[in-house]
Amino acid sequence: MARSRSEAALIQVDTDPTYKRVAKAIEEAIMSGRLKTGDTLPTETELAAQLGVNRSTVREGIRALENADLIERGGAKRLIVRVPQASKIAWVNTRALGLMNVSFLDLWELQLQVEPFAAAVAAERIEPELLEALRENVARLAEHLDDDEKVTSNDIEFHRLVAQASSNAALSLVSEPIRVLLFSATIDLYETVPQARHRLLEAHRAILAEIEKGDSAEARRWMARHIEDFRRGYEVAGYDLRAPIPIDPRTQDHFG
Amino acid sequence: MARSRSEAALIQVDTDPTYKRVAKAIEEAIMSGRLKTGDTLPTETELAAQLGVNRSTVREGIRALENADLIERGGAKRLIVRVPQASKIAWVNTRALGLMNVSFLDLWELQLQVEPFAAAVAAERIEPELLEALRENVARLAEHLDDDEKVTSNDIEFHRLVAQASSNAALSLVSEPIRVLLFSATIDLYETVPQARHRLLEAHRAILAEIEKGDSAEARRWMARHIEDFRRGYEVAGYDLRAPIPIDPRTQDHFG
DNA sequence: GTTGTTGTATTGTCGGACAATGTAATTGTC
DNA sequence: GACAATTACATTGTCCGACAATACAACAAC
Repeated sequence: MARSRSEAALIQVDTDPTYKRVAKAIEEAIMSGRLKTGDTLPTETELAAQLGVNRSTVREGIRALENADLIERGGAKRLIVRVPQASKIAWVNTRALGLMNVSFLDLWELQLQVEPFAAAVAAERIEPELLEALRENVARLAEHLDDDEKVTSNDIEFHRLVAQASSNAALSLVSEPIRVLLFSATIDLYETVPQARHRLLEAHRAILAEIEKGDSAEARRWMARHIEDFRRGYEVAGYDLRAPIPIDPRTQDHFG
Repeated sequence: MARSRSEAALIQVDTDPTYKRVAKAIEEAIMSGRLKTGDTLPTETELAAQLGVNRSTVREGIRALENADLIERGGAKRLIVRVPQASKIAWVNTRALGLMNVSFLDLWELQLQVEPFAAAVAAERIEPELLEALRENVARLAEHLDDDEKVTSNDIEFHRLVAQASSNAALSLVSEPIRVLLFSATIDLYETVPQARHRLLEAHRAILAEIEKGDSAEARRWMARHIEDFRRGYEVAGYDLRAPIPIDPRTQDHFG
């Protein structure tokens, strides 16, 4: 080990292909703050000239950053630097988790840590607009309680709003993929366990009430109960808790 | 709203540029399972022919997926499908969180939920190899207690190993960016608060001991204490808890 | 069984081209 | 002078063709 390192350590050759180095160069400029959010990058031709490479190569480099949502084609067509959209990043995570074959149990036990915490913090910090959005969400859920698809997307939105209400961007980012994967694995749960709809509505109502009151401890408790109940529903429906969560094609619809 | 939708709904034209559609096509094939992990994709020329586009366009599409770590240039040069490496995905998150200007407090309070849980589960599920790795890690920390850089990277590794020991890929993925951002924001903490090193070592030893014993509750308690202590150190060092975490250029070194 | 050699396939990079489209400048009109 | 229509220009998205570098495979030599 020590031997092989000292041999290889003659020089640390940068063997990356050019397009990757282009991407890194731009990324570095953004991360270091030389390029700030909203700044426009030079045109592809200029970039090519500056970096001394061909335009095609620049383009390939750009694609990578575009995918990470670090840059965007603005209203014009110039490239502008942007702060990554949470939903876009969350999708990267969702996809990765899906391919990693995580089980329901893995996600669920993690959710049991995160969501009650989100509810507790939300009860302390929620802003009026988000509270209003939560109220609307619960009202809508009550209306469409027989439309499975809508129940699921409503459910996701409820929890997303709670996370947002915590005013903690990291919490939002981290909880989103878990949520989406878990919930979209249960789209057809309501056919098997119809009464689950009502328990869902009840729980959301209770959580909302506690958040409105600003009772952090009770909000947390209700949310924990809600998540635990969710697992019971999953079991009752006859799913295998330890099987890898299947990645439903519709999953991506829950973003953006 | 209703009006504009019905007008636009004549046809749902896919307005995405071709390279994006190429990326989506491949991604879809992977997600749907038509392409499995380890499968090799056709060559660029073949792909271009199959999809009816130019090779340059295919390349641009590939770059996006490459960045998301869904595909890789294999030992040869053929493209092979792979399950995304946690570290690669974690870096995407770290970068995003860094640009979102999350504060120490945001990250810390989240960590306080996740890490103790990880320790608790680790105490129940840890495998011999990981236990051994943990022991080594603590031993190394004791050796290099005066090398700030090493202390930090050792610290990160310790917590990473605990997360891995939980055998929950989702937990690893979620905790990694938080960890890296937090800890790398404290590289020069040890100069200001030298005694922190010893408390760190003490804590790691205690956590390791409880994990070895398989005492889940105690492991959790010690970890929680450790994280809380971490915050105190940060405060004592005079950092602003609510300021956005600065993205240290060296941060990326803590991956891979 | 290692070490070269040769041949082939594929990628990485390049240069140039052009249509589509958005931006800016110019003109025309009141 | 302000505002609308038109024109000219710049930039992107896509395509084509070309070539050196390199990884792989098969085979030869030691």
